[in-house]
Amino acid sequence: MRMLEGRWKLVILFHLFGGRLLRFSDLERAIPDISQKMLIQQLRQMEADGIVTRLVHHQVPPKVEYGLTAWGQSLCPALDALLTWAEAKPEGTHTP
Amino acid sequence: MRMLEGRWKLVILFHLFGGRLLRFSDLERAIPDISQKMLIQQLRQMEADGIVTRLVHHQVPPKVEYGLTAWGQSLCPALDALLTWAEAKPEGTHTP
DNA sequence: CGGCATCCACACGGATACTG
DNA sequence: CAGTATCCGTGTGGATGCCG
Repeated sequence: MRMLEGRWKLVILFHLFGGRLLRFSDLERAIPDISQKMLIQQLRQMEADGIVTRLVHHQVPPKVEYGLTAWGQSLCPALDALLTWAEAKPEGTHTP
Repeated sequence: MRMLEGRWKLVILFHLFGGRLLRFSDLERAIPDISQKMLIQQLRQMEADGIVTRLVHHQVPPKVEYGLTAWGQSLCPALDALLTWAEAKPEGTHTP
């Protein structure tokens, strides 16, 4: 089944809100159903969009941390508005 | 090139905000790059989600009008929050 | 006018293997 | 660990044609 690509960006965002810095492997573990190909692709796109920062620590073993830019963090209120809307749904039929 | 399916729902929403009722052909003309298969599919999904209403006028020639439910209209503030966020983008590189 | 049915190309994304 | 490279099956969505 199709995974609707775009949804992952939201999942990643929610994991990164609050200024958390997560390593690549942290995100892999936090989002078990994502392939690492998909994960890196989404991260790269969000980085190109100026939403995500990529911090490379030059070590052995390698360590890369992902976080949100100020611009990315500022999405939080807007997404909360959507959450609020979603929770207000009248006759609660979730749509599977 | 892929059209990323989900984006159309937003486009349709924006055309329907303000309580406007639009005919199928109105929407087709308002969104030139959408195929009618895609258009009807998105409308049906939004109808199933309780966001869109479908008003059939039994006439010759046929006439069907689409509008938003109260629930759909209530999305407006949340999307405005997103718009506001998008307009506040720092160094204005639009991402084509 | 407002659809539904059919066909099919090809872009998407999963799995796997390899590298710095 | 944090990716890149390659292969390949699948489902999406555009195009076309027909109907009520």
